Amino acid sequence: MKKEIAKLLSNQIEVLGEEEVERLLETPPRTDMGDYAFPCFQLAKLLRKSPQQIAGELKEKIGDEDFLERVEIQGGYLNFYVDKNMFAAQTLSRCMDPEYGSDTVGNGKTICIDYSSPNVAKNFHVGHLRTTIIGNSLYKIFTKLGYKVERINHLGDWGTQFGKLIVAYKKWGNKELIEKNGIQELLNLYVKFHEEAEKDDTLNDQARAWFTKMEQGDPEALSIWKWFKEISLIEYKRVYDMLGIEFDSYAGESFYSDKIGDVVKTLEEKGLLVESDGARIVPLDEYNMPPCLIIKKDGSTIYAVRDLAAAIYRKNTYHFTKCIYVTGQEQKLHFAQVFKVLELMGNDWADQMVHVPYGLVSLEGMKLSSRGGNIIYAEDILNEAIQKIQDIITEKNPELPDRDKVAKQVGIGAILFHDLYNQRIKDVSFQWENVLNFDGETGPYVQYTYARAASVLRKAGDFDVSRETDTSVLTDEASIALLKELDRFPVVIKDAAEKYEPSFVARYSIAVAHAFNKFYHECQINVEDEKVRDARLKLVIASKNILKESLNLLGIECPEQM
RNA sequence: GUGCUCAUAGCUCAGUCGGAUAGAGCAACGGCCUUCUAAGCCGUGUGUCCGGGGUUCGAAUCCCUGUGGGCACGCCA
Repeated sequence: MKKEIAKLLSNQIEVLGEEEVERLLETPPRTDMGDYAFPCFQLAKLLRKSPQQIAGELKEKIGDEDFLERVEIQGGYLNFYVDKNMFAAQTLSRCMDPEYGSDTVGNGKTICIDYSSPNVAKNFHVGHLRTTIIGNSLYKIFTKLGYKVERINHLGDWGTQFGKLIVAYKKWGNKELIEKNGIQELLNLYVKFHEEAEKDDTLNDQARAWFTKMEQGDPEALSIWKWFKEISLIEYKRVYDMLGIEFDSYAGESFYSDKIGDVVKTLEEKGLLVESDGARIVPLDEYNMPPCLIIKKDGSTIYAVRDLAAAIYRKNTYHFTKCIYVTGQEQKLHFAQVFKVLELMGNDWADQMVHVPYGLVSLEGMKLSSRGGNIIYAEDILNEAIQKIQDIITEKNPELPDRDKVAKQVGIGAILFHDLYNQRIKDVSFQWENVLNFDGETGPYVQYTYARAASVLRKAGDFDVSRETDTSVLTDEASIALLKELDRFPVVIKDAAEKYEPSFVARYSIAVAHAFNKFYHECQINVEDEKVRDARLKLVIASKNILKESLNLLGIECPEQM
């Protein structure tokens, strides 16, 4: 309807095109001011007339339209009141389509998303949760828009850290303990290494030497490395299973170790590599950035060159139109450097690389640190949330069938939602009482609303969706407000994709849930009058569809009862 | 020091490529379950939108500048 109004207006305004008019059209702050508003201030300047005068003239020229109830002039605005009946019918029928919100913009295009990507041999903590959850949601959002998405878990399974672990294992390690305690024991070794290295710096040299051996294919080094990696993956997969998250590729850093030679060769051929303090770098001062380190002075590689190799490999393998990296904002400079080097290497697709950063997770003001023990593990929060939901079920709905499954869906949903609710870039200070508060604008609130809708439909019994609906009974304020929310869905998805912001979808799901709850409270649904009942039931179905779809885009499941 | 980023109610945050009286949730207090799930709905109060300039008919929003927090700045990833 916005489009139609824009068309109507632009036919009468010579100086503005239809698209420009549509962009100017806004939603008034209050419903009594109409459904759409056109501000005439800019035109006033162009046409040298007062805004009120322009609004008046436009109103005259437009005349009557059957999709418009009326048009009013308020201040310098021309306010449009759409025909509610027609709007309700239109919106309702769109929401019945399971493809509502989908798009074809992504058809035939591939997007790579690099997310989660934990560092092997370190526990999966709240920090990793963010990249994992945001990346997963972006995957769902872009898939909805028609893109083929490659989900890539770029495991941090290569680098000097393994040299450190090997040194530590050989000096103080215990095979049985590692097999018994998994990552926790590897972490102990890692911590021990750093304690000892404080006193004895030669340990760091030994670590680098072991990593160099790994890069040269030393069998002993590689077999320990492989073992550590397997132990780590067991824990990661357990977390991914809980979250319902999958990947198309686990090609981590080690996967590119044999593809680095070509990168270095190209850099040499292009004359980009410069020797500096024994290391080899690509200077970037021309672009106002510190140099990008490629090869360390001991000849071993560093993560930047592995990222270069990975990007090139992905381009050749997946032919992406976009390659997204979801990582903490502290890596901003790193990716800016890598993307710049890709460009300098002559890759005309370098502008398809996108870094999607998120804010730092801290713990009560302290930086997270596996070494310092200042850490909360992902599994612990998830289990804690599930337990809390179990308690709430016991209190509010002890008869609930499938309670274990529901507790899991709701507990995990709460954590996911909490992580996706605010803009990515905001730093988060992890606080148990906030994370475990399920009142108000939370995942459980949206899920509860969904379950309510499901319950209404169960009570209503058989209902024929295809039956003709008299939408004139949906013109009360609560129903219209709900329909307006449902109407926004496709725009919300596009905005979220454009800005790489799952929070837009999370906020939207709250808005729909709130509008639904108000409607539910004010309008009895299962009533005697069949006309009213039919129309309201349809609105319930539409709302339920959109709630489910919204949460699905966040990676959250919807129980039918809770 | 340089660069990036953030600053809105007591707390956590929204605020649509500048638009009408700046909004939610939490916390506090009060009202609503013999009618479809009260994990809900409704009501009450709070603001130098960090300070200072500028652009504009109009600025929380854009530009400049100052302050405060976070992060990054070569041999970790």
